[in-house]
Amino acid sequence: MNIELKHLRIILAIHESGSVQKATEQLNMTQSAVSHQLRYIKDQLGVDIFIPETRPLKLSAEGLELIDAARRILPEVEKLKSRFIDLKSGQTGRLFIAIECHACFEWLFPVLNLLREHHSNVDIDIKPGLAFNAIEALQNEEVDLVISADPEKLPDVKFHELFTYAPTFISAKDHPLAERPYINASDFTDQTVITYPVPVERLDLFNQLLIPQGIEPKAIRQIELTSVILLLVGANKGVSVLPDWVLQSARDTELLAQKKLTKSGITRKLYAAVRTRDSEKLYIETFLSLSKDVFSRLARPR
Amino acid sequence: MNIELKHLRIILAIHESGSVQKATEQLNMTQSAVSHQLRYIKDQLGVDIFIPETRPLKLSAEGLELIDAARRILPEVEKLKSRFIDLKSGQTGRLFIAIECHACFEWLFPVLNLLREHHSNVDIDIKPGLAFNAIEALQNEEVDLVISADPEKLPDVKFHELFTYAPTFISAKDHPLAERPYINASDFTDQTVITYPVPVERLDLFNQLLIPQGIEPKAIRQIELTSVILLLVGANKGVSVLPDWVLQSARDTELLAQKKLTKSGITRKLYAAVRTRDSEKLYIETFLSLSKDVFSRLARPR
DNA sequence: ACTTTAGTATGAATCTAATTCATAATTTAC
DNA sequence: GTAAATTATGAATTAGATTCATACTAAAGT
Repeated sequence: MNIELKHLRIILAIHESGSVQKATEQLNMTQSAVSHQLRYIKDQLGVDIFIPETRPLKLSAEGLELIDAARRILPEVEKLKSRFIDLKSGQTGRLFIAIECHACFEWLFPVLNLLREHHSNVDIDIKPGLAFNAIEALQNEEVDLVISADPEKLPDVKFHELFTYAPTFISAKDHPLAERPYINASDFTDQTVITYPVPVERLDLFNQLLIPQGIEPKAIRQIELTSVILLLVGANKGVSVLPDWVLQSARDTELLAQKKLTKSGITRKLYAAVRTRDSEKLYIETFLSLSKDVFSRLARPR
Repeated sequence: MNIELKHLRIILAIHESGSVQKATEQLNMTQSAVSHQLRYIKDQLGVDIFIPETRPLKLSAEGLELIDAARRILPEVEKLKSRFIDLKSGQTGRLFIAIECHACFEWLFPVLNLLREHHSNVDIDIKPGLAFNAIEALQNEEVDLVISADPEKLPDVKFHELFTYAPTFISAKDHPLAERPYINASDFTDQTVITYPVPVERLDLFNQLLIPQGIEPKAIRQIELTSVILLLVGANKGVSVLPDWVLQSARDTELLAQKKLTKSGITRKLYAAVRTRDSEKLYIETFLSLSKDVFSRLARPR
């Protein structure tokens, strides 16, 4: 037994319009085509859908059951269709975000809150725990956007530049290194470094400076919260390296000395990586512009 | 945008089996046919259902939406199918009954109660108010069975004989007519006749005897309940004519005299009229045999 | 890195199903 | 009973789906 949606649509159109004749317009079919289809439906179901020998056709008891079913099923399908129309236009969709940059929570939360206001139909979420192979997760559609500082040349992934920042050294004001004009890699050999609790190779300080020069600090202490890191550094429990915009937006930085890394300073860029074919989606574009807005407000020294 | 159930089935099969390859068996299609269909679906929806360049194919975020929809819609369709399989086999269906014979409630209720036990999936109901054009209502599928004493030769309606009965005269034992061996039409000219509240042409007494002979009784009094008719006749408030089986099954008939109508007696037959193409349905056949059972038990003098 | 294997895509040919056109058959209304 | 309206049917046509053969490509193995 084969029933297709087209059959339900035909039966429903006939019932609601009152006759095959009238239904033909609504269905964009000739009377003959409808008639042939009715015969097919009848054969498939094995029962008379219409009372024979009545004109215009009238539904039989069994036919009314079909109408019931059609009225349950067809709206579901229409819902599905309009869902896909929305999906295609970027009115709606899914935005699962992976972040490789721990400090980024600072500006990401405000961005997402604003984004939710603009696109209430988009399913927005941050997916933790897969920061390591984030780009792969992006390709697998496990996530839809990755915040990353390491752009790659990939055919199916596009890296949108968000903004530039400088990883900046901080210590207590009375710390010996606070006197220096800038900090070198070798200065860390006898320091305790306070970092976010992520693998060191994902930290700017290490992948940009210490690892290339083969230098290890005396100790590493991992702390989750930015404000706690600032507190501990202020209390001379160690030194740290944080993006400049974190320091500019944070309170309680009076006790801290800020120094650039290396004589020329290190600068990095943050990117939002999305799948190429998602690039034009409305909510992706909104995300990008909101991110730049929020960041520029955040980075403005108070 | 055209989506058909077959497309949902294909996507679901691929997702649940894990690859196009495996889905082909389940779908009874070649790999090539599935691939062509996937291309069609993608074109219709306008978005990638699968993550490109993965093998085996993996659903994209959009594809997962399709799965959700398929899991909502397809079971509904399966339900519809099995409903029609049941309808065809007579496992389930609708049995709306019109009765032209008022006294028939006496045996119809027990029959319907038994029928409900045998066929709990059949929608059983008595449709009042259309007893007049009952056969027409049967042809229009407003009802599915008519209890009638007037069979007609129709191509689409079949009259199944249920049983024979004799419309029988009753009066109080001390009524003058109680002495007679039988009752003639002319005997009614000076009598008050107690009947059910239906048009007289639908009563055996009138359509079989009085109307053909052009005789009218002195008065007609209409009473709904059989037991009340018996009571009033016993109290000499009038005479009546009821089917013999009503009298045989009723209590409190000691005060009544029963007489046949005319010297040779009048006998009539009750029929169950159903649409010819419903004749073989299981629950129709059950109805017929239950009716005969119940009637023979009811008509057995106690 | 190269080869093999498994999975998917594609084009042309074939087959199936749907549609049309013309016309017949019925029913309903007058 | 006749005319008008509606549905059914058959043959021809058209569109759509499927197959076969083969090319392509990602993933797995060496």
